[in-house]
Amino acid sequence: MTNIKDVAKQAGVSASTVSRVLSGKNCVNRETRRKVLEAARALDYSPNVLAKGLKMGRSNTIALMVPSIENEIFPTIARGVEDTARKSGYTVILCNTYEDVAVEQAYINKLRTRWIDGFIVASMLPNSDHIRSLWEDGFPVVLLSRYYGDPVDAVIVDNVQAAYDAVNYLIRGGHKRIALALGRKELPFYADRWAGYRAALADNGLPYDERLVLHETNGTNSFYHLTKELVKSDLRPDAIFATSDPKAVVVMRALHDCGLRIPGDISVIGFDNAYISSMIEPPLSTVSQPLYEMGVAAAKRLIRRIRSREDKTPAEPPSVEVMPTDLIIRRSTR
Amino acid sequence: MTNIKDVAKQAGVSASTVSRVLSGKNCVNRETRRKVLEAARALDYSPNVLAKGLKMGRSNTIALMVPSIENEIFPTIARGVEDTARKSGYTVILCNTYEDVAVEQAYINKLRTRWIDGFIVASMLPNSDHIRSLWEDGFPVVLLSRYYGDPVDAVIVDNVQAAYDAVNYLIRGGHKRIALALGRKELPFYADRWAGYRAALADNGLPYDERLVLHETNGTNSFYHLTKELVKSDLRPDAIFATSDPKAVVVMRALHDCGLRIPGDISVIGFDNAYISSMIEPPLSTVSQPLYEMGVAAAKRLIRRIRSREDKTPAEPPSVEVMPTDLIIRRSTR
DNA sequence: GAGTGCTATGAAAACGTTTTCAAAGCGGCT
DNA sequence: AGCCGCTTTGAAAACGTTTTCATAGCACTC
Repeated sequence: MTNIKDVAKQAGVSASTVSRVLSGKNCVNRETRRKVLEAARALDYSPNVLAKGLKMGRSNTIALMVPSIENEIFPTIARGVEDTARKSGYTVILCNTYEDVAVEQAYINKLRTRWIDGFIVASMLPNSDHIRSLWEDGFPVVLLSRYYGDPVDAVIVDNVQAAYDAVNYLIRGGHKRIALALGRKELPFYADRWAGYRAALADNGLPYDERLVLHETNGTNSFYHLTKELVKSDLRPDAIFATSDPKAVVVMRALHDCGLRIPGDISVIGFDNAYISSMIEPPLSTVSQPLYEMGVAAAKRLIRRIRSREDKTPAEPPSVEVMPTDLIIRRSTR
Repeated sequence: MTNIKDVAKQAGVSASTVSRVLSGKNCVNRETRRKVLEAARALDYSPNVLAKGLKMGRSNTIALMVPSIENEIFPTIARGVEDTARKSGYTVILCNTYEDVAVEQAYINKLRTRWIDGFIVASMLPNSDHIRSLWEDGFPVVLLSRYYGDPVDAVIVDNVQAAYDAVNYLIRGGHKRIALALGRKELPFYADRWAGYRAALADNGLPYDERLVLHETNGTNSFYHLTKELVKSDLRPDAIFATSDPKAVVVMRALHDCGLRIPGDISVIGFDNAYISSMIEPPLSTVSQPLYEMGVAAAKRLIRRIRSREDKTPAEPPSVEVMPTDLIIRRSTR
């Protein structure tokens, strides 16, 4: 590996001068600059980032913490983050936490020492105090999708409104008895979608019936039996709002196995606009989150924070960015 | 940030001793060790990885290069890689290359200078000489899924055999005219699946008819029209083998829209056992690759290479690890 | 009692940068 | 001639580790 001294020797100057040229300082003679650049090219020199990072106190690296990259929404988010980071000269470290505090803790410790420049956290839980300590200790942090009102930057969607819109659409379409396939309630976005569901019912003068709310027990597949039971009861709904697309797919399978037609006998609407949702039969109506753009926004925000911290410019107060959702109507609703 | 000298002062010893204790050297007095550990704990010390990496000439970081993390198989692979790396003290950098040489090149250059310890490359193309130069230059590299016979470690499945098994199963089930929904031929695994398809036909005395081979034009959706056309021609097949599950889903949609019953009128079999495949109606028969395990195997192999390079132990010759596939029969085949 | 070997420790060099400080060179001014 | 200010450059310190080398202490052996 050639280092800065080799380049200096080749160009007949000192290491300081090479450093100055390569980091774009202007107080260097044109001719010298030319020689240095030529020498650097000739030796195929590229600076050692570890040494640079050590000296500068930063690594140009950010960490993306997700529950699991296999979950439907995170690959797209990760692409947004990574594309944006790359364009700004940052590298992304991927952390699957499985929502396990020990794993998160290990990453945080490890990453602290790495001089990781900042975190995008999409795996926050209400009681994740080890994550809270990150921004309390002054690390740049942006929360993604899961937000609990803390004084920290965040990128989210208005889940209440989005769910409201979906349910409202069903009601306007003439549906009277709308069931809800509800994910883990401790996750804020599911809680919000639940609230939006209730609000839409209330605003349209429909009763809220707890028996129409299917609570996830263990995993997405639990909705298979829950749906079957509900449909066979005397409470058969004319529509089901699923709080995520995979849930909607399971619901549709259950309905299909009960011999019900979608949307003839019952409408189904999902949430997330996962890739799968346009592929199944019938194509699923759903609420679309701008996942890629959310990743982009989070990365931009984080990088801005990191830079402003380095520049010692006065920090702006943290703020929350609410991204727009779209209601995408396909053929699973009438 | 507290550093090793602070700990040394606190413990009343020299920095060397602290370093020795913390990196587990044995030639240090019990009592001294105790004092050092106590001081380290008291000061909440953790070593600066950049400094360590600079000194040691390694970063404990590996890079995972994928075409796009959004592609069906990569999230699972990424989990396998990341879990394994974490357990061995390595951190994973995620690189979406979009199969764009410029992006790959940028990453390689960047990562070279980072003293990235090694690469897992799942985005290799036949002409990726910039990637070839990685192992030619002595970087530890493991290829994943795409392999062209180069002298380098690789983790793959036997795509010829797997496709053979799938097609053979269809033939044994009485299918006589089997179509193929074939992905980009320049990718080795698609070429191999094609070869396996031909071999199975040949071994069973069935003719190979080029008109039954649907070639992807632009994207997965191109199979929608290709399938429709084929089905309406006088060549209507009694089964379709799709070289990936998303292709199978598109094929099924086309068949459904033509009013054909699956598997009554026509059988469909896929490849990959993507999450989606068990959810759709009817659940898709498919070939399962052990994606998670492939990620694990690639990471283990890479880490072994890295370690043996550091130990200066004589390098083993590169080898190829072939993982087993399973034929998973669901309800899309009769 | 001197030599030997072993353990435990510290000082200092090294890893490859960036940046501070000092100084050299030079033109222009009094 | 002396001084000032500007541009350009190099020497050296610093970032936080690990590791080499040297040495001190101590128990044995002859």
